[in-house]
Parts: sequence; C-alpha cells; structure tokens
Amino acid sequence: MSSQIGLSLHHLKTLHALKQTGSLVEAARMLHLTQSALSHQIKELESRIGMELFIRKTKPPRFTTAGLRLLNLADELLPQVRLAEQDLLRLAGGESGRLNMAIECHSCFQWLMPTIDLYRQHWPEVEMDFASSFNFAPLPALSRGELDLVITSDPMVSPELEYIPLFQYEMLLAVSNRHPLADKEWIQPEDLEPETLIIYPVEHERLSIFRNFMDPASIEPAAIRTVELTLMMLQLVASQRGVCALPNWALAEYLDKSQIQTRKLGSKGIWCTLYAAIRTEHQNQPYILDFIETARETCFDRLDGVRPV
Amino acid sequence: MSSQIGLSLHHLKTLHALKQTGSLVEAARMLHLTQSALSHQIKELESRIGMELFIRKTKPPRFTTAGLRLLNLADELLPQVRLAEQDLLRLAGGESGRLNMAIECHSCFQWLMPTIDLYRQHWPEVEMDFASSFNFAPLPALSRGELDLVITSDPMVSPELEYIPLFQYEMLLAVSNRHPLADKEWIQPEDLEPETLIIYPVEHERLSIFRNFMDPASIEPAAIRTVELTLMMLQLVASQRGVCALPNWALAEYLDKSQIQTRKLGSKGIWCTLYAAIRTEHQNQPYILDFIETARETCFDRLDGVRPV
DNA sequence: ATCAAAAATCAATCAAACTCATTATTTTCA
DNA sequence: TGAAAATAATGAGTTTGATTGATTTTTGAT
Repeated sequence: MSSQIGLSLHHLKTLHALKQTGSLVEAARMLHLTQSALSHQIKELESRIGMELFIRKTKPPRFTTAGLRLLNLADELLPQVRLAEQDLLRLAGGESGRLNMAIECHSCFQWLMPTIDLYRQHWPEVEMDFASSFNFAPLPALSRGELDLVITSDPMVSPELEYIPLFQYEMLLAVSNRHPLADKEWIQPEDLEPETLIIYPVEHERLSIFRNFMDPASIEPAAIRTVELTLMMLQLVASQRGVCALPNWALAEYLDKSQIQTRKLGSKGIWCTLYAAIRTEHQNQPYILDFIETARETCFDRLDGVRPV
Repeated sequence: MSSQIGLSLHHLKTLHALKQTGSLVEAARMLHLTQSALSHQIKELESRIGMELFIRKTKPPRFTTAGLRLLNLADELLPQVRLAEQDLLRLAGGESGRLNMAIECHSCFQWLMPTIDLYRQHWPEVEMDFASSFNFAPLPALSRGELDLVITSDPMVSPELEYIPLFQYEMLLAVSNRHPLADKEWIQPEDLEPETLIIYPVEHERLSIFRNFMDPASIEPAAIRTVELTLMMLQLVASQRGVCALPNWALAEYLDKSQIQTRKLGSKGIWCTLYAAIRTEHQNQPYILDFIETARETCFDRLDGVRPV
C-alpha cells in the first residue's frame, strides 16, 4: 500500500516550529532536537511526497503549496491534539490542585494574564493565586512550599527546586528618540554613567542590567529612579527623564506608538533565559506542567523577539 | 518537558482500527501489522498516560473514558489527515488521469457507487468509465491497457498485473425461510444436488460456489438459472425458485426485509478475498492508489461482515 | 571578498517499533 | 464442564528509522 505518505505528528510539529521560528536552528531548539535531526526529518518527508516543502535560500523560508497545505493541517490538528492530551492528563492526574505563583520579572504580567486565562479554561478546578514579589524573595517561599511556581530569570540552585526554561529574550535599553544615545549602534556600560536609570523597585543584583552589564564594568549610573509599572517607565523615557532596560518582547508593542527607540547592551546584546521554577516534588504533576506548557505556547504565539530555550 | 504524552497518529489509527474490528488480531491485519505489535503499542501508550484505554476481557472491547477520548480525537484527526494526504498526492502526481474499471464481482456495485461518488469529490479531473463485464474477460483487457482497474476475487497471475487486496468476505447460501435447507446448520455440496442454483451469467469457473465448493465434490445442481441483478436473485430465492450464493455483505441488508436466510457453505464457510487489479506500471500512480484506498475505507465503513486482508 | 550563521550531508549511534516464538487467557463448542 | 480454538500478553531479539556529532556546503552580512 504505497499510497500512504506516513505523515506523523512529528512532521507537523516540525513544520509548525519552522514557520514560527523561521529557521531550522531555532525550530530545533524549540523541539529539543538537533538542527541535523530536523533537516533529515524534512528531507525524508519531502522524498516521500516527492516535492519540496519550502524554499531554502530565503531568510524566512517560503513554503511551497505542499508545505502550506501541511502547515494548514498542523494548524488544524495540533490544537486538537493538545486538547486531547490535556484531557488525558486531567483524567489521569486529577483535576484539581493548588497553584500559587509569583513573578520576579515584572514585565511578565504582559503574557501571564493571557496564559492564565487560557489555562483556567482547561483546568477550572485548579485554585490559582498570585503573590506580588516586590517585597519578598519568591524562590525561598517556593522552597518553603508557600508558592508552587515562580517565574524568574535567575535560578538559584537548590536540591528541592527545578527550573524549566521558558524562552530566551534580549534585554534592550529603551531611550528617547532625541536622546544622544539613540545615535549609537549599541550601548557600552560607560554610556550609562551620566544617565538616570529607571528600574523596578527590587535589589540591583536581581536586575540583569546591573548583574550582566554595569557591575562587571564597575560602573554606576548617575541616578536611579524606581517605578513599578512598565508603562510608566516608558512614559518617563519618552519624556527624557531617563533610560531603562527592558525585555525586547516587553518593548516590541510600544516601539512605534511612543517616541522611544531600543539599543543593544553591548555589541552582542544581553540575552537572558526565563525559567519556571517549581518544587521537585511537582516535576511530574500534570496540572503544573501543563501550566508551563501553556505559558510557553502563549509566549511563542504572542511575543515578538523571544527565542526557544 | 515530561508533560508530553507523545501521542502519534499510529496510536490513533490503532485505536480506530480496534474499534472498527473489535479485536487486536483483525485490527492488526487491517493495519498490516502483527497482533503483537499492536499489543505492545497500546501497552506502551497506556503506560505513558497512566491509564487503561479499554477493558480487555470483553468480546468487543469496551473503551474507558480515556480510550473514548482518544477515539474521539482519532475521528477528528484521521479524516483531516486523509484529506491532506490526498491533496499532497494530487499536487505531486498530477490531478488527472484515466480510470477505466470493470468489476468481476457483480454485487460490488453496491459499494462501488458510494466509493466512486466519494472519490470523484477529491479527484474531479480523473476521467472515469466502467465496462460491464458480462460479456468479456476484464483481466486480459486490463493487461492490454484497455482497462485500468478491475475488481476481482480470482487473480490470474501475470507479470504486468498487480493485485491489491481489498477485504475478505464470506460466501453464503441464501435460501427461503421455508426451504428445507434452512433447517441445516451448514450446507454440504450434496445438499445442492436437487436444487436450482441461481447465478450471474458468467462462466462457472469464475464463481466460487463452483470453484471452491461444488466442483471439488464433483457435484452439480439439478438446474441452473442465470440472472443479472442481485435483487432479482433474492426475489427468486424468496419465491422458492431456487437458492443462490452471495457475499455476506451483499446479503446483510436484505436479511430482515425479505423472507430469506443464509447458511454457511461447509462447516467453516467459504472465504474469499476481493482484489483490485491494476497494471504494474500503475503501482505508484497516486490517483489509482487513492481510488483503492477510498474503496477499502468505504467498504470497512459501510459493509457488514467484511474482514481485513 | 571574507566571515559568521545556517543548512545539508555523512557516518555512527541509539532507541523505538516490530516480529517471532511462546505463554496465558478467553471463547467456543462438544 | 472440559477440550480445542482463538485471541491477547509477554519476552527476547532484530530491524528500522530517528537522532546525534562532526564536517562540508551554502547563504547572508560586512
């Protein structure tokens, strides 16, 4: 029966990831596989259907008709598979549980809300609660069992904690259009010496602008101003009251609306990984893992500039 | 990311086949795999989701909630996959072609019509034509290239012909309710000696009632009457004008409506395989193979009593 | 033109899926 | 009810296919 192409969900996931990321390398990271693996996988599939699926030699790959048809299939099937797997997890692992969470990265509310909304539809029985982390250290609270999940970008290793990477993002400096730094290709630590730096009201060691950029160069900004809301930060930047460092995805949607621009921190930029921290005892708990999975999906779907792993 | 169950289309196909056939053995035959393979496959899946998918120890297996959820998923996904694969085949192999067919088994019109209707929806460009085979031998015509597909239950081996099995069925004897043979558990060749046998107007060697039943016992019926239509045959049987042998699936829908009953031919019954014969040059021709695939699906979906391979 | 990043390729490895042979369990039927 | 047949489960071994690591080729950027 050679009429069977032998499509599999792997193929669809690969194509979908390729579409989402625009490159085999990134798609591979998203799927926790090698670039080589994906290359082989696609080539094998192409040989079976006797056609190319996408045009290589173009930066975001352009898909052929056949490739588009499969992408279309993926868009239809994968969500259904996802739903079914969620149902199975609920059936097997129990419907309910407690999910107290905190975020160390304050811009994260941007994607956390849609994530939670989506998650609640599928796990209505899970009790969710949030702790604002301006005042206390969430990771110890997680260890103590007061929290169940913490979104953080700096893991503190501990035997009872498990860190599951969500995505990578770049920390960018936001400056006003008319700011002198807007003329520079990228920012050096010294450039910030005369500036007012606007930050969230947390310890400096927890901010990568300090930890990974200024501290290593032993440089401090002229002034520091703390603000609790991302939107307010950007307003201040636009008003030339200072500069601030924020994740690329947090800035993306404000770029054209406000009078601000973004610049790399250092020639390579500062890249951070955002993690979901859980207690090790929860590492197989379906309702927890599915929250994380939902978060990843939401982020890759809605956030610009995020990269896998 | 251990929240992934790792569902695959194989699993869904297996579950679906299990539901359709009611047993692992038959499901395996339908999928061209071993019973062992399916057993392992399901067990592995069950271990991954941590639940049983169906209750063994019941003749048609009863599915658990989890199993039903997956069956439901299969019903949603598999048709979509099927459509996508058809689209790819069309894209790769060309949309059009010639499909002249003939059936040696006259009852086959029963399922051939719905098959053709379904097929035409997906391959509107393929030119279809039918040759009634009462007068001529279709297999030689197929070799000669006058035909492209023949439905037959007795393959004549030839280098340029390829036989693709569709399904197995049982040849049953139809008798009137009031006929003395209706009292017998099953029919022996001798039982037919005093009877009038109603057959299609083709050579006796092409009829399995002769080839596999009466001829081996060197027995001939008292009289033979030829009729071209299945429905007419059954009317004659009901009117006690004779008995006839027909495929179980052809009889199934008339059983309660008319005054007829069916009996096995021999203690084990006569089982035949129905094939689609094509020219070897067509063995990779997508539009041909997809017709055959469509036929198989239609038969398994609509015909009672057919068995895989 | 040169360099860095991405993709393709090849050989080797690894793991999953399948088969064969066997055992256990069910079903059927005498 | 018990024996025989059919079906399912199990286990060991094999095959296939998927994945990786190392390398080359290609592409895009400077």
